[in-house]
Parts: sequence; C-alpha cells; structure tokens
Amino acid sequence: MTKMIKVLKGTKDILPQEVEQWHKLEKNALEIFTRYGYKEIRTPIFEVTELFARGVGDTTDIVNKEMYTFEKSGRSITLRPENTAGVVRSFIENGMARLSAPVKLWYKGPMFRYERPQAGRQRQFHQVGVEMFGIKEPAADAEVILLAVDYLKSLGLNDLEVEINSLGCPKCREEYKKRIKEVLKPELENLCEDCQNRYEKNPLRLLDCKVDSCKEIFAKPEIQKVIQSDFICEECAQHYKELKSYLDKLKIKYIENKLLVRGLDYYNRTVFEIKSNNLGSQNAVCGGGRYDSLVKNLGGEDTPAVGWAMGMERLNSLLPEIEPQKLDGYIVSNSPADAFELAEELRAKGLNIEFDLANKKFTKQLEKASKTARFALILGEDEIKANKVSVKNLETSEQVTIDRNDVTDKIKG
RNA sequence: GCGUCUGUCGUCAAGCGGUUAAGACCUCGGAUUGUGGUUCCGAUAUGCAUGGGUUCGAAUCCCAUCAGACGCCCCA
Repeated sequence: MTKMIKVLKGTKDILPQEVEQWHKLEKNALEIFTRYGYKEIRTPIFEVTELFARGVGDTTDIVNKEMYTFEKSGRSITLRPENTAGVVRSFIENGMARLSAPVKLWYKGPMFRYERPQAGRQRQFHQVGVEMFGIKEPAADAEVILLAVDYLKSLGLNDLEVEINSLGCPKCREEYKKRIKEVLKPELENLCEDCQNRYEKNPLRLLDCKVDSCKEIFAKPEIQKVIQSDFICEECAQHYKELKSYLDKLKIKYIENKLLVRGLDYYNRTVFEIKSNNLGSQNAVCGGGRYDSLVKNLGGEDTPAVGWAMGMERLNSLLPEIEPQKLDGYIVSNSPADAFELAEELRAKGLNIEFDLANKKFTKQLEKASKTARFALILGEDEIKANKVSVKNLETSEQVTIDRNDVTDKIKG
C-alpha cells in the first residue's frame, strides 16, 4: 500500500458528527453579538509579520517562538496567531475611527500557533472574539464582559468563573514592576529558571509560578505586602472600581485575581478570563481586556478599545453532544428515475430526502431507511401507476398509501 | 523547547518470547427477489506505527525515528 498521508501535528479535521456543535457556536455568536450591535468582520488569515511583532509585542512567547512565518517575494508573512492585531489593522486602514463610536466588531476563524499540542491546545485552532473601539469608560469593559457571559449562557454554560484584574496604565505598572523586582532581587538566584527569565521579561508573570520553592519565596510577608499592595494610580483605580460596580449591578459574579496577567503586551487596565473546571490544565475559555494604546501603536489615531476572544475547541468540549439529525424521508423504490422525481419534489418543499442511488434490493433499502430516516416513502410499481406513495412511519410502523401531493403534510405532521 | 505515558482491523480492544493474532461494534453479503429497525449465518489484519537489533523463534525484549495523549512553559 502506498504511504498514508496524515494530518499535521496539532491540526484536526472537524468531522460531520461534530459539525452540528460548531454550527451552534456560530449561530449563537451571530445572534447574540448582533443584539449588542456588533458587526462581523473577516480579515485575512495571514498578514505582514511586522503587524504581530508590533501589535502583540515582540517580547511575547507568541511572537518569539510560536508564529508560522514564511518568506514570499521578499516579504515576511505570518499566519495570524490571534485576530486582534488584524482587526485593529483593518480598523485603521478603513478609516473606522471616523465612524461614530463605539465601533463594535466580531470575528470567528482559525488561528495558528506553533506550540506543543495538549488538551485544549492545537496548532490550528479557532476563536470567536469581539472588539469595541472608541469608548474609554468602564461601561464598555462591563458590556463586553456581560456579552461574553450572555453568549456562554446561550450555549448552556452557566457556571463558569469570571476572573478580573486591573493592570493599571503603563505608568503605574512600571512602578509596580520596579517594586516587585526590588523586593525579589535578594532572592533572585533562589528562583527557578523560568522565574529568572520572567524577572527581566515580565515580572508580573512570575507571581503565579507553580514551582513549590518559588511559591515559598513569594509567600514571605514582605513580598506578599508588595504583591498585594494597590499599586495602580487613582484614575486607574477609579476605572476598576466603576467596572466592579457595574458588574455587581449586572449580577455578574467575579473573582478578583491579582495574579491574573495576560501574556499579550497590549493590555492595560482591565483584564479578565473566564474559566471552567472541566477542561484540564488549559482551563480558560475566554480571555480579554482593554488595549487603549494598540490602535495608536499600529499607526492609527489614539483610540481606546476593549475586547476578548474565546477558544472554540474549548467551548466545544464543554458542550453536550448533539444527536445527529435524521432524514425526513428515505425513498424505497426500484425505479431510480421515479425516485429522483419524487425526491426533487419533496426537497423543493424543504424536506431532507434521500434514496438508494445503487438501486439495491427492496429489503436493503428499507433497512437503510429505518436507520437513517423518520419515514420510508415506498414508491413501487403499484404506487407509481396510481400516482401515490406509501408512507411508513418507521417508529410506529404505521403505513398509509396516499396521494403524492399529500406526502409533505403527512411528514410534517 | 523540556518531562511522563502510549501506538494491535474503520472503531473499542485481548494477547505480555513459541497462538492459525481472541472478541465486540461498524461495514458488506446471505437467510428474505415489495416491508425495516430484532434474530441467525458468513466475509473482512500474510499483519501488530516505521526502521534496525537481540533470539532457534518477536506484536511481545532493546535502540532509533515518527505519531498520539497528558503535564511544564505560554495561551483561547
């Protein structure tokens, strides 16, 4: 046998038996997001590499080691590892800053990250996400979180945990980083290798290290004091406070998590995640936050923005399996020409109809009908002559011979 | 990039150095040339991820490669 070709590591076929669930995710997204005034946008799945380097941030893992990048005609091109940068690019390029604020956009589609696959993580995966531009007030943050919760509810996912935090603005965050580095400096060589890296790259990150020896160090009172301190400036604190009061009013339960730091450089002030306990170690279904300086960084007018993305595969694994739909009718006939005709007639009326293209024996056809359809539509010589059809309900075994024109009504009940 | 575990039919698997490589499901055919979903019979891996090695003998032991699962890092 010639060698079989297999899917690439970390990629997957979405097979017919699971596609119903994907339809549900997409249908609900369109429906719910539309209610909140969002319009769908579809951006290319590849962009100039620089977009991600500048947008996502060139200190991030995503940009440093996870991008699918290739050269074409002397240009460096990258498969999108996330879609916020692309949407922002489009926002700027199409002059959307001139539209009346807020500009609300949503998207869905495949993303690509060269990572080691594991539960809830693939190299090609899908995200749905929303981005709102032009509103700096915390009400925007609140609405975006409410939308996420609403969408999850529409999928039957009611008891997920919402975690929030405020990163402050670049100014107050720098201060905080400095203080963390200061207090940890004496312990630096006792920290694990990862933490030593993070010490320089992203000091906020090292606070939730899972290594026991690091945990012990962080538990020291003088260090805890710095971690727990309210470092954010007055304005940022006010923003955060207002957000929380909105969430309270909206009865959205949330957990404040000081250690919640997102790994993308563009976030400021509000960050949040929505987690599930049923997902294994990659337990976040939704992640997002505010990114007020991204539009400007990518060459647009200074425009505040908030948004989030959800991993569709992760959502999917939380959804119950959907029973496959049965056909409305399966035509049992040894005259393919007549079966064709009847099938077309009924399909035109919106019914799902099939018949045996291989023209097998009568009993085989009935067997197939009973496995795949609600009704068997028997079209034998007698019926054809009389312009009738015998309609058999395959659940109750009840069978009647009726006029062709009455078949639709009989099936639709 | 690192760590742990795992690769036997389309699927789920038994087998643990000498078997004709169980069994079940699915699929296909027959009992049954106009009445199914139940039942009964039958078919379906010269092959055990791939390549080497050890051995009289390997699906079973060893090595390498590849693939998968899970975890770390990071993220949705």
